Amino acid sequence: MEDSNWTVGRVARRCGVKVSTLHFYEKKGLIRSWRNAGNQRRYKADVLRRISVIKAAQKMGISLEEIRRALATLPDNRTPTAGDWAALSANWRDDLDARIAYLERLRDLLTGCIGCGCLSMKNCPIYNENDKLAREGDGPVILERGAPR
Amino acid sequence: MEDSNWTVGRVARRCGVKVSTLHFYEKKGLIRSWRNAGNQRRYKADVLRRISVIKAAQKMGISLEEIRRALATLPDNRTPTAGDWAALSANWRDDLDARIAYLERLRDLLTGCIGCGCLSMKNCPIYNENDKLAREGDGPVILERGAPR
DNA sequence: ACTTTACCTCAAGTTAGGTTGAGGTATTAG
DNA sequence: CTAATACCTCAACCTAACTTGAGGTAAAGT
Repeated sequence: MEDSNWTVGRVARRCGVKVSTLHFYEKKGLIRSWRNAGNQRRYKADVLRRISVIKAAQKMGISLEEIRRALATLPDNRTPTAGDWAALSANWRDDLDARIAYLERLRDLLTGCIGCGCLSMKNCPIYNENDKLAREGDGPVILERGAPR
Repeated sequence: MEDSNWTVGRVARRCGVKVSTLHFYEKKGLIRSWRNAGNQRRYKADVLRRISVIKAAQKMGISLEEIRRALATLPDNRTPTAGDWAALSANWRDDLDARIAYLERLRDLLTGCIGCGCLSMKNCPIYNENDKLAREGDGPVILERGAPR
């Protein structure tokens, strides 16, 4: 099984995605391929990792466009090293930490507020715009500050 | 300011959403109104809490359809009590806990895997379908089990 | 050789969650 | 009383992330 022997169908089966998804990702600039003599796509083995990373990032709530930008920082000329991937994942880890923290805050508010009856009152942190999570900024914003994109 | 004096514009300003959003939510069965003599919408004050709850639930990653189903369990005949809302939020709290746990797992995998170089190998928990997070089920599934919907 | 399976492109369709705009009526402020 | 807002309906549009289908070519199995 040579490095260059990955057809679109094989990649799709291996990664659990549809062929159309791979076409789509390619059109969006998330993965790359070259063509064989008969105009069919062929992939390097590292496409598998790219796809795993795309999928993992999506589960974190990161958009394809952001993923594309992140993947674009990987080196063009050589196969990415462990260090390259580590740099990528470090960024996302911060993002994920923030997202988790946000959901935890929301969980505490949910426990404390929605059930307690304060939600319709001026001083409720979920309901009201002037709470500590949304101190600055104008207009009625509910829990916006620090929210995942 | 009577209980019945909430126009669509007032509700929109108060909740920080657009009038069109309120129309949309109504069409989707998330909120209700009645009409005055001139066919304009009028709301009971508890619509404010419903909208806050909708917004909070959305931040948790719950779809409008799920939110609709949850809100449908509230009593029809009377204004929901604190207890009614508490029951609702208890369900979502579990959901949120699961979601947070999932993201934490993902974070740990991210730290341990994407950067380490194992992602393309058979025994990597993110990459491979046979890991402890996806033990049962068929086909190549990456981190699906316990994933947020 | 021939038949099945895999691939190709490109356009159009899908779902969620809204937003925008046109054309017309109601309410409110001065 | 009149002008400025606010509201109404309905259809069309929007983004993200894909999927489906039509019409045609390539590669692989027997």
